[in-house]
Amino acid sequence: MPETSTANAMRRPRGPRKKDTNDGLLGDGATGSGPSEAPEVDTSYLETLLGYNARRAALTVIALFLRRMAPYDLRPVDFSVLTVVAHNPGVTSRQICAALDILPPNLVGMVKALHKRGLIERQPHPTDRRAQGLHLTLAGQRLHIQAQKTATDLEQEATQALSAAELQTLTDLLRKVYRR
Amino acid sequence: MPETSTANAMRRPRGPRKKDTNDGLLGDGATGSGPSEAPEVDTSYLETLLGYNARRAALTVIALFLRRMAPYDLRPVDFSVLTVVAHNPGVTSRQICAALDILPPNLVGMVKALHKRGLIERQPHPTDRRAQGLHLTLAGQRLHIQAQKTATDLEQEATQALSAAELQTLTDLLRKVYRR
DNA sequence: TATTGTTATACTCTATAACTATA
DNA sequence: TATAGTTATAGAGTATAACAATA
Repeated sequence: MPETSTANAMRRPRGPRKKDTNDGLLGDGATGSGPSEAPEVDTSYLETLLGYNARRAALTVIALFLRRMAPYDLRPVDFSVLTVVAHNPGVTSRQICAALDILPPNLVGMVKALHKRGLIERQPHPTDRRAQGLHLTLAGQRLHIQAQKTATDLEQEATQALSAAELQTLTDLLRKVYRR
Repeated sequence: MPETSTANAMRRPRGPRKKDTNDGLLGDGATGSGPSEAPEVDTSYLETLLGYNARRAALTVIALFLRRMAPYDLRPVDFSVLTVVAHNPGVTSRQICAALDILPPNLVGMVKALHKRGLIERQPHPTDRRAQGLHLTLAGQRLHIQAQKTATDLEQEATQALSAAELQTLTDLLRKVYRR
């Protein structure tokens, strides 16, 4: 999707609007410019780096995630929060922040949005009046079941080139990298 | 690193300043709050997802990258651009954008900054007067050699938990995920 | 004194529109 | 008409400071 544009009768001020998917580290080699094309840029060294490959693979999976989760209007972080609440009823914001490495100020809006959508509820914490226990509503539970199924299916779709054993090996090796 | 703060004699307006490293998808489980701590949040399902693990691993490697590359003042994207120019003398901005999946408007500032630092030069393109061929300066070549060596060493450091064979397997499997 | 949740806000990253010169 | 490079800028993501209520 090129950035070129055809002349427009009326000149609007300038500025963006939507969003899409892109990055600033990887290489896709196919931003699609036109019919004939064969620049042949050598990126072989970068392709030996684990960080480069891990990031490209992650973004590929995440791009598919975004497409498949679009019907539920869930970004990866939203799904992660929903999942943590689903599997840890009564969990506090502070715990979610620690588990998902989200800074508290940045979680506030997400929780607020999920609450506004009727997916999660806040209940008074049993022992700490500062905190609030988070729970899924029935609608939240229904959505989460669908979303988790989609995430699991998506897993297979994203790794069609891999056997089940290879996927298991890949997951294990990735964990070895980030596990302290 | 908690976000709490001790009362300050004089109330300043409010606002941020520096930067650090954080994210909004993964889980580190150690934002460090204090001495006693054992919230025990279950994230086991998320840890079965390839996207989650790939992203965590990528961020772990990138965090190390940022530390090791700090002396050279190179972000991953700067290193990638420098590497592509080093391995493809005379490459155009358009080609870099395609190879690294950077949008042209976002590359402009990077190239400008690298040029201002005396690391890259622009030369008139031999056949297309619209384009400019990018080349490393001598200083750019020197810096790139150091940076590439650092990146290669960093690879080993980031994968201490893996054997050489495992690292090779991991890289191969990651490529299988994003290679179309 | 320290922590939970919050508001305000700034810096970075990513994305779109539109322009100029050239093809 | 289409492309290379560019400017301007919007919007998302990520970071810090500081506060009130509570521990």
